[in-house]
Amino acid sequence: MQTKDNPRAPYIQSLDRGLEILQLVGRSKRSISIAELADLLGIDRSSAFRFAVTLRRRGFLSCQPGKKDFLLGPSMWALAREYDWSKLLVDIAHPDLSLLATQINETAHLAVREGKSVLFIDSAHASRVIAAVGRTGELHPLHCTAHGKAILADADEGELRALLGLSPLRKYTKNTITTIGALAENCAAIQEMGYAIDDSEHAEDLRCIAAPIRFNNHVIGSIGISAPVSRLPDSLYSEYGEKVCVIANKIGGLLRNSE
Amino acid sequence: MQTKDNPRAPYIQSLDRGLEILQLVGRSKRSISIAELADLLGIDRSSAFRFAVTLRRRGFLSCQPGKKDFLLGPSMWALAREYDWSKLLVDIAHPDLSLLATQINETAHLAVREGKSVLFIDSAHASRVIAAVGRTGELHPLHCTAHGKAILADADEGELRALLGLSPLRKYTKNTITTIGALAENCAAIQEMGYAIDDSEHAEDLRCIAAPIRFNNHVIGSIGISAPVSRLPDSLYSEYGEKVCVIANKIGGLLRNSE
DNA sequence: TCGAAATGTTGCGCAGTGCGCAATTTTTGT
DNA sequence: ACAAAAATTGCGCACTGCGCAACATTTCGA
Repeated sequence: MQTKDNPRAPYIQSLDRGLEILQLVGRSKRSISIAELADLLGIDRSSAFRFAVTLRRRGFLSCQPGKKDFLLGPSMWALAREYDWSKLLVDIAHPDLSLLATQINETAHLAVREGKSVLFIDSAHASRVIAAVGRTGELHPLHCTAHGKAILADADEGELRALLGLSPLRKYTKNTITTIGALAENCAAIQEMGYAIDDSEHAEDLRCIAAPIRFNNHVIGSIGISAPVSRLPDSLYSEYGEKVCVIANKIGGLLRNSE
Repeated sequence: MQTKDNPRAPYIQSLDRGLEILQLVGRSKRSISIAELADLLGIDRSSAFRFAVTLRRRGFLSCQPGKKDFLLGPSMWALAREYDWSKLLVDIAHPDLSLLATQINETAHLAVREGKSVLFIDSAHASRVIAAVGRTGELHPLHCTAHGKAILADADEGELRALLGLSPLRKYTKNTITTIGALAENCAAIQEMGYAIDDSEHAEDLRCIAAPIRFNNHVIGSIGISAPVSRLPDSLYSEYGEKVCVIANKIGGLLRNSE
């Protein structure tokens, strides 16, 4: 009943394989055939077939009309939509959010993407209660906030255009990035550094530093801090950026274990 | 390997049970314990335990810190987020969307909820090309469009308040519903009739009729038609409403089979 | 248009796996 | 602190899921 390596882990092989299929199909943008599944899992075609049938019966996989290969199905969608995901992330991340706020002695925020915006789902305030911006529940633009750019970090220019391209990027301040090209460059830099900076790009006299929270190599949210320019000079970028990254990675790790 | 009833359906029992668990956990708002799972599935505690462990290993279930009971996990979230759901629905629904447009000879739209808005993801135009409102990709308010209200149909007053309550309902026209209470009543009526009506509640001289698309008893989107008041008098409400409902239910059925 | 190769689907039988039972450990409630 | 409930582990049998091989269907190239 268990794998070779750990005789003490009582897990169910066929369920595990089914879940692996879901993840494989979910990650590849294109649809996957039975034969490919069999190859990827190293199992027989007939087995792959039976797995696929089972997953489709429950609506976790579906086929495009007329085709035989598989995409994620509506059950996945229905479950994920109904669920209060923010709650999960908030539950797991809140202690570290507070930690970050006290470490740096500024306001810290937790955010996720919602459509074409950033949604702030939690915050923690340091004793210094000028209690700034970005209250929980607010929506802000993606292209000119540290959280937004952190969430976009892994997107290439094409994906950015698909997501934001319909309307031109609105200019909020003189620092706002207004072209997709420039935003793509910025994202590349964020990937390199690990954190995103908003230097008064959304509101005057407000700087933020945020880092993407990753799970299974996908960005699922961001965490960061905000402060007026006077308290967040350039010279502190790398120190604070490091701290934010560490916390973001820690939260990613907690999601993995999530126990 | 198969259930009692159909010896010809080659499905995998333990995967199926695992998926059933995901759906059970996903639908109940609160977290579920091992004991409850065992009860709900009619299996032994030890089995339920092994299922839960397997699901958690892959991140499809998670526990709140310190607790032992289960919520949907981050894998579910990550998969669903990455995926291009609109595409699935558009693929499946487009033929019927066109059908609806030609049947009624007006513009038809397909929409899903995105956060606190309605997102139009597809449309079909009749020959009569005054090609109205609601282009694909646009966001509109939930509380004053037929699509929005159809999507909210199953929500009770508490849920509406949780979703919309932070800011007051904006008044677009003299017909706009502006209180949560009135909206809840309207939703109840929609549930009863099966379709929602927007009588110039969002834009003057524009009426829409839309019906919720359901999957597993959850509203996942809406389909409907739009036309100027002159071409959509009260007397046609029930006839068109019926037609829209029929198509919406048909799409729901296609999602079930989705082949 | 046809035939060959690839893919999808079904039947079958064995071995490995998942199941329930029962014992042990941990948690909860009073 | 004790009892009751829940979680976790061990164990062995039966049944399930697996690969194999046959069959059906689709794809593709000439």
